[in-house]
Amino acid sequence: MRDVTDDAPWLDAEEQEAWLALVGVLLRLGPALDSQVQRDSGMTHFDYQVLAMLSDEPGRRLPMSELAGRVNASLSRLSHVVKKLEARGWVQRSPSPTSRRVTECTLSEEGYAVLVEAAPGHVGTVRQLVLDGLSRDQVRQLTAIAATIRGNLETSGLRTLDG
Amino acid sequence: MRDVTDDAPWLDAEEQEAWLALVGVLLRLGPALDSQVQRDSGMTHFDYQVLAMLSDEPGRRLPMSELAGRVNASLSRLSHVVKKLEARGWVQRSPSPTSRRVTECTLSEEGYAVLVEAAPGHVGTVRQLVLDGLSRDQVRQLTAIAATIRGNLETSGLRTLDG
DNA sequence: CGAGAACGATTGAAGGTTCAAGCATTTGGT
DNA sequence: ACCAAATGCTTGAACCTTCAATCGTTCTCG
Repeated sequence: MRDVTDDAPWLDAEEQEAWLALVGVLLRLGPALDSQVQRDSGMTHFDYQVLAMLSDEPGRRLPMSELAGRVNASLSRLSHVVKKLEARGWVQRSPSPTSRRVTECTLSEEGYAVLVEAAPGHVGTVRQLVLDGLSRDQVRQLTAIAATIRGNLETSGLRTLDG
Repeated sequence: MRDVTDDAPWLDAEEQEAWLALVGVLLRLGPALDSQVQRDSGMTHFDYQVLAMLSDEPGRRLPMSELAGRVNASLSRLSHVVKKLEARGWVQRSPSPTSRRVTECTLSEEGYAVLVEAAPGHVGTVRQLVLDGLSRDQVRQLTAIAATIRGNLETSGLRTLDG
């Protein structure tokens, strides 16, 4: 697919290289993270994210929508996952006092304990897989680049994360 | 989870920011890409990658293992997907002449045609979601950063992509 | 006030991915 | 030559995600 005559603006060599490299990371990092958290703590990397986000919140609770935004997930995905986490007793759902259509999700003591147990291993993995070998400058570059892409995603109008 | 007393090396503010930003991209870019290719061409982004990799090969064929490596997938994942693509007539499996345990995967004419049709839209999306707004320097920085992470992944010993 | 639109959330089905097990073939050591 | 280990690939079950439909609640505005 390099030599196809086309009116669309094709990728030049450097762009292609960057894109392939990013896709590689995209496709490999997710599974690698999942694998570690799964093995050591019996949960998905996404499960971990949910617990971690809640733990950072005063009151350790958030409305589903708000939480979905913070963990970069569709409401549907979050709903399924929270149902599972609730079944394990790590999280609890309750109607919001302020609006009857809002459901709040609260991190339970058990959930917090599980998170505290999982955290060191996870952070270690993040360090080993992502941060190691990157200079301070590169860490900052990564932040800037990721922020730009995030911006692109939000501007795109491309339906992302549910309806 | 910021203030947990712990012996593990915690992430400082800049590292945390970079990591969260990367996770955000990880979790949002995949679905966004899938969404576009799915809508416009009825296939997964991963399906697209498989077809694209084959198309770049002389003879448009590769052994399953080789192909799995290039598209950053487990053999198992690839096997399932290739079965599906074969059912659609986009790809064909055949025993390798050189070794009886090797299966080669060949891009069919139909598959090539589908790919050619899908390519401009996909490239446009990649541009819009990833490359737009990044300077030349940033594109190169991204390549370097992604390469380092790839290296980390391979060094990690963390079981990734099947057994 | 009273539609109708928008919002927050949930659900079931369809489809994708991982995991563990398994089979056949090839390699390596003795 | 032989047996064990490693390789290449496939499969089915379990699990996760998406998609589309749905339900009740809140907003909007005529």
